[in-house]
Amino acid sequence: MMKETAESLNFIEHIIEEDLKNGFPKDKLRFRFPPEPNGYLHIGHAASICLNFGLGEKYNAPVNLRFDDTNPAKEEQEYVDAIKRDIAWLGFQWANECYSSDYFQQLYDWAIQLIKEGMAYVDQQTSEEIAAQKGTPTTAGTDSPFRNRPIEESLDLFERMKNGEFAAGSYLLRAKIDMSSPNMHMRDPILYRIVNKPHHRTGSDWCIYPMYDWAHGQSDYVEQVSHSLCTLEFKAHRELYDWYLDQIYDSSLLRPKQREFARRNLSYTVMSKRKLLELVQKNIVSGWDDPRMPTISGLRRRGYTPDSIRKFSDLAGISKRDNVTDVSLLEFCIREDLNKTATRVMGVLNPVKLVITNYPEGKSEILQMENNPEQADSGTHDVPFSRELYIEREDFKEDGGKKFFRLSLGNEVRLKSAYIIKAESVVKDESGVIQEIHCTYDPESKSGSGTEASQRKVKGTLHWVSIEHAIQAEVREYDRLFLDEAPDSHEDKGFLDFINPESLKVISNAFLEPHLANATMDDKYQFQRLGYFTLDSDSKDGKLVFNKTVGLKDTWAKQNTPPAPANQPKQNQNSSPQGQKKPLNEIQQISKKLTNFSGDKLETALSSIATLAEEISYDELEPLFNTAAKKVGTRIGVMVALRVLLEKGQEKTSAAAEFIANGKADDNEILRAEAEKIN
RNA sequence: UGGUCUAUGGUGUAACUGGCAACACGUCUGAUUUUGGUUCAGAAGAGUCUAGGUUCGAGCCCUAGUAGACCAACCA
Repeated sequence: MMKETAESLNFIEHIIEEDLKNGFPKDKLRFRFPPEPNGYLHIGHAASICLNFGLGEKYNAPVNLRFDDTNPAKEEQEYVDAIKRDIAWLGFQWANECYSSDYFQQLYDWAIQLIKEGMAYVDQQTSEEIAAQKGTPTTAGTDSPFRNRPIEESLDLFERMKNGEFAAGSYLLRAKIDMSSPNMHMRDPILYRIVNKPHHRTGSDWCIYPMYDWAHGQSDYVEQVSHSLCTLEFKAHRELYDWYLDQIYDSSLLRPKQREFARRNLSYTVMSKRKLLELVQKNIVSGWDDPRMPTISGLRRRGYTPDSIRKFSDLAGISKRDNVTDVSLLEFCIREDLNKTATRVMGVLNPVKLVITNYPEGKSEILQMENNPEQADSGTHDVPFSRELYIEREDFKEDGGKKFFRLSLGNEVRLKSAYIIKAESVVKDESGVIQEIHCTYDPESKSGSGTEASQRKVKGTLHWVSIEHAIQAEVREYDRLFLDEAPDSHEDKGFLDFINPESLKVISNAFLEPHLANATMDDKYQFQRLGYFTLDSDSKDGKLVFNKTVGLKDTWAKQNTPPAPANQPKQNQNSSPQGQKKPLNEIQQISKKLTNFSGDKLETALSSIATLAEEISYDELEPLFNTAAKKVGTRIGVMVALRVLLEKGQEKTSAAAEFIANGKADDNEILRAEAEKIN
């Protein structure tokens, strides 16, 4: 009953709700997703796809897929196909498949109209000359000498441009707007350029091609898109978008509105087609669909599901600020999905031989294993069991200690879905490496038998495979492609400097239970206790290759790894997207939290304030003496900084003396202590 | 030296017309568990960038700063 009360809206939805409230007819709502077919879609595009198509679903409005194909030099049919495949795979249906190139004739006609109205002219300068006249963001531009060319002349030249009479780069059509506009895009932007390249759809019909700005808004208008949503870097284009619409707008038709949202970034990867292309071209990855790539096709190959990506987009949300979403959110989404759906199987990646000495030689039996404990009706599959098995090398220690819930000498564990065993002895080679573990099993303890022995509590449960029955396969494990959280955010280093050399680990000889011989590309598996896996497209008959999608959450591994600096709360690191702070700001930032700290944390914070104080001046600090009484933390920080300055020889002003005296009389113990330290 | 935009726990987002700063991830406990998974119960973590102002009351409104992003392709 209590369903979706007070569901919070993102700012785009607020805008739409507002428009609806102001009388915009709901049935006129229409959206579009407008990729340029010059690369593969990535998880950032997924945000836009889910936004636009999600809005379509929410308001029952059509959503067009429109390829923004105005530059034949970069665009290819391969990309069109890949983009359609990815969107369909995500589970979205477009109302119409459109292309900006569908509107080339209409765009051309409108351009002629602009020339006739004196709003556009043909220029014939070099790109250098035009760039020089354009000015800079802080200085106005200057008019082209051809700006006031007679209309008839522009009309004639433009037609001859279209007819292919001129070389590429020799002539341009420009809008006549304002060369001194503070908005660079309004300084007589280019509408058309000559490009002598065949277009993937129009072939050689045209040798002039419209620029993005001239094509995009008009395409929205032709399609009667109500809300044209794009990323923030197009904000400055909006004025031009509106200016173009002003020139051609017929008030009986719907007028599209552009709105901008922030692109979504993911930690430990890059999210620009140019950079992803570079990874592909430099063979750092195997292709656009390399499972380490943040592309939709890479994620699909890795084993991500459409649901998980849609869920991620949903959870991450839409806003207008810079962001770096933690990849752990994406991993949460895929684990949540796969936990409910993946078939449980067993595979051993780093094997050591286990011999059950009291199990009859030559005997084997078929055991039943649950396909998915999260789904009561998911059934079981057969798993062969025998005297000689493989288990993971990490699952055995001669003397494991109290917190080791696995196999060790003299201790019992359960073999998943099989029997309880006890390790008796080990066989080592001359260098001390364990070759075999010998154990005994309790024949009464068979899983599911219901016997008392089978219900015995033991220290842990291990996965295993029967050596005789196991199939061999290659398994590929992936780690983050970059070692830095935001590899492309550094001024002094390029993103390629942060490549993780160990992002791919190939296990060429993993042993898997025979059930996996029938795996298909659509199957999703959980290799128990290891993670989620899916078949890779490199698999051939007789040689299966599995990709590790993501590991299970591993609290055991966490206990054994010293706390990584990246996981610690960051007090004063400058890795945030907002960048580096000034020393004084940083002191304020740290100080705020001072009253929440104690012990080592407090000491660390105080000493980093002292260090930062070396870099500030008394003049900067003095205004903070007036800090409100309740902001104790800030006053402590200021006190520490003041002490540092005084120790460096700063004269004690009357304002400082008063601040110190007040500190000594304060209720707060820490503040009093810091004040007392000053002589 | 211009214009535009942004600033809320470690991260990502909410907070409707100004009214107890909420949710998710992550982190930490505990319970359950034939996956050190899942599930369940709980905890810590925010002076809402700074300084002023308006107001009975400000994350929200006003002023002034600070920091970051975007803008000068015949790319999109």
